[in-house]
Amino acid sequence: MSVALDHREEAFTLRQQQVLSAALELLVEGSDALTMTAVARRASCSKETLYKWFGDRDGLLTATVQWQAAKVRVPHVDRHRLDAQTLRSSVEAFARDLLGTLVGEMSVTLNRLAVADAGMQKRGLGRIVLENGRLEMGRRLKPVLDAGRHARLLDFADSETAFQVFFGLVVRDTQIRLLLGDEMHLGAAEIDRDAIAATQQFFALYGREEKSR
Amino acid sequence: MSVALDHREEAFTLRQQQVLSAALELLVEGSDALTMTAVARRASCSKETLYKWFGDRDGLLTATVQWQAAKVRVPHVDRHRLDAQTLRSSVEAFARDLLGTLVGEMSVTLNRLAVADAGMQKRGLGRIVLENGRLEMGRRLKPVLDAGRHARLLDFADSETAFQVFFGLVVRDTQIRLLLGDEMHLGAAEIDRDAIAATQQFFALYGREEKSR
DNA sequence: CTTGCACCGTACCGAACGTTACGGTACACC
DNA sequence: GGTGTACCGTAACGTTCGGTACGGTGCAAG
Repeated sequence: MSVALDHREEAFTLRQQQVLSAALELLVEGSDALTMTAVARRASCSKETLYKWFGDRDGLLTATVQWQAAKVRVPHVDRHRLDAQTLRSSVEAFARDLLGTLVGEMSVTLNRLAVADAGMQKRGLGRIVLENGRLEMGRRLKPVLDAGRHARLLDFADSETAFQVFFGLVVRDTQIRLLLGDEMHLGAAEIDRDAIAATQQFFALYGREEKSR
Repeated sequence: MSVALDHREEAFTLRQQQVLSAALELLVEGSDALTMTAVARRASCSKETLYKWFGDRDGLLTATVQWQAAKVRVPHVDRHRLDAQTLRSSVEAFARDLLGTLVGEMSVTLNRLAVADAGMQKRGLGRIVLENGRLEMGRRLKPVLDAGRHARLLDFADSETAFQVFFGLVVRDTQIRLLLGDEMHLGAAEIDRDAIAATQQFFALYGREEKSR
């Protein structure tokens, strides 16, 4: 039942990555635009090569999603110097990166594809995107939250629940609306504003010695 | 560019609704299981009839989604007797219904379908689901929030933003995880707990005279 | 009884697309 | 020069599926 999530290093040739990049382009243009013929033409390679490298269409799709999903820039936060100010700005930066990623064209495309795939018998892509997206985000921020709690700056019972609330405050209904095709044109300014507001609210709920900021 | 959203009354024969119900069954079993032949066989009708009634596959899909999406039970809340207690329980009930709907098999199926559709050139289904789901929810709760503000029980600048935060607190990452195929098995108990927690947090952020409850 | 209508069941058509096969080319290695 | 390898481009095959056509049935109206 466990999905293969290895392939840490660049297991792909430069040429192969060009193919994956072409596939990704097609995917962004419309998930139904990715036909083997179209990929071959776009990447200037033969279909025979495609099948030799990736097995079948599903293999190409999986490789593409895995390749792209793995390079999602999950923000790093260091737990040194954990005073109230650095904790807050760390969380705020995390919120900004999270929201900025989710509203990106690539995230929307990949999540659309994975959601659609989860609605079929095949499954697989959903797991990959979930693992490299939402779950990885949790794994990254939770240590920070725990450190914050240990430093008596935050107060919560379960870090998983705390992260879920944080996620909800940051993302709100933005992701689902984007996935459903709503045009929201979120600029850097709005993302910044929302990240700050979400952080503010998160600390209002879980902060220990709130001093209005 | 505006999508047809009329068809208020039951524009469908009983027999036609049986067909739509069959289509819905197929959809739940897997979005790729809905072929015209399968629908015809499941509903014990001829493909010719299908095309006469719904035009083409897209028409059948649209009719199915519209028919089902329109019957999403959006909770009603009355704005009479607006003391702190009734406001709170109204919001809480709304949260419970919202979460209960979103985790349902039908909501997941429809949203998966609409998200997948939004990733293609066609578009259309995303608009319908968005309009009957998230946006309708907002239209229903916002008057209550406004009434709460007018009664000086709530304090916020923009009811739209307030609803978005409420949505985020209630839904968190639940919907996207379900859409991506994560098995979460949320029971009535968990839904109840989360709805209460979300309401608690919403009032902590926007309530005017919070008294711990 | 006849006619017309709405519908069922099924066979059929054409297009799209995944997949395979084959001929041709560039290049490294001997 | 000869040979093998990796690749490109394209033709071809098989299946699936949307869409159409046609014969057959039950039934209500006249």
